[in-house]
Amino acid sequence: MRIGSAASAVARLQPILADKLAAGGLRDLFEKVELPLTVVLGEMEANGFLVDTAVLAGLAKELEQQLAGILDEIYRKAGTEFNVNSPKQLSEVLFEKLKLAPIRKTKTGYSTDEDVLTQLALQHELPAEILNYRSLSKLKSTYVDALPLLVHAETGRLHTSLNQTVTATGRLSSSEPNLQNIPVKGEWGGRIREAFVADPGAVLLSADYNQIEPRILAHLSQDPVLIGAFVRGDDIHAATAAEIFSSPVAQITTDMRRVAKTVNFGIIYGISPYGLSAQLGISQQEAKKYIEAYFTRFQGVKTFLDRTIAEAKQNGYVTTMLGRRRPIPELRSGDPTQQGFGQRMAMNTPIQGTAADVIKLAMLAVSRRLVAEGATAKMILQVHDELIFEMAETEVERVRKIVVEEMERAVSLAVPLKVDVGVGKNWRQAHP
DNA sequence: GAACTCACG
DNA sequence: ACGTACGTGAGTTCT
Repeated sequence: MRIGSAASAVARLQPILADKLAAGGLRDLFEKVELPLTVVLGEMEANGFLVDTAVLAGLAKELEQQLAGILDEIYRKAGTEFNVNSPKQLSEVLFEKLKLAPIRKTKTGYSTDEDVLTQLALQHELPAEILNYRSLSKLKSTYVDALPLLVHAETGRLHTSLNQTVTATGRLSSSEPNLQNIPVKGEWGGRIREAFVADPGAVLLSADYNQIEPRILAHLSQDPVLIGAFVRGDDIHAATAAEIFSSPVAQITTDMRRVAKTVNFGIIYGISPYGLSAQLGISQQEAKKYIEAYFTRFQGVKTFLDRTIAEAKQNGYVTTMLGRRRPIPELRSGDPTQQGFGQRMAMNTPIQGTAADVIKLAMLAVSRRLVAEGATAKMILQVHDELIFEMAETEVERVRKIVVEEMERAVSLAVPLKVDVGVGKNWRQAHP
């Protein structure tokens, strides 16, 4: 791509108007967003993410020791030695040797996943040790041991592939290595993120959209109650709890907020009494009551989701704000299970896909502003609702302003878009 | 290569 | 009676 002429400099400063794009449909989506974004993605891949392999090497030693100790304890509690990484062998120990009651079946046997082991932990000491072993083993094999092997010999950095033609919703995916699933939870997650660093003299800046999917739901549905909550700047889960439980926000407990947060996630995933009941560990009858209470208060959301499913059935596809389409043939299936799949896809895709549209527009806008203003900051990663940049410490404040401004005004919705920013020498510190 | 599990948003 | 929360990528085991 040739750059630098006066004409192209002006062209790069033309904002992309989302409403115009939406009217233009698929061709504009491709020509105005996806094609130019390939250039930005190529730059990000080339920029790469610096990883301090000495930090990872230290973690590997610590984890090795921890795992050895846990393994001893597992063998003691099981009364036998076996391959803990083998669900088949673990299943024999739990359900045959120890006679614990199976919770759920898989295609080939009894499930031993996290949910199952958490329930079994109420009856025996072994499952909790297995869970502990599994979580640390996952971090060691997938991240601490694997990532250093992918550091590029010449740049000394990790260069992921940012794929734009993989997902069904319009999100990016990241592979070889996947840098969109780097651990964040818990002590060890934080310590792994400390290995993702800025160059000496530089810092990382992370900017993420606050509650982008519920905000997009508010916009797409035009629900006045949901819009009101975001316009006032309310805590959305507490506000949802207040509606569901018909109670003042001041009287919302931690537990009520937790339920409301799960309901909000459920709505975005394509709600069903079964799914919500499994997630909250309650009966389907109780889950159904929460869903009914939600839709009584947020009638605009109910109408929107019903209309989205009906249109999807009629058209054979759903669309995002910028006109991206996802075919949903499952909706015309005779199989009720397949129809259920189709309904949840129909509810989720416009929300998840519009969020993907928004951050893509933001990436183009930020990229253009950084060039236009002569900033040397580099965009190095996108994690669905988060953008990560690396820059000289001297230009942090200027870049922070540009990034927040361009992300928040990437599109104009019925509710404000809010961006949180963090800065630091490593990804843990920079995470807002 | 399928199955299972689990890391992220 | 039964069952799946949405979207991904990768490591390990086993066929």
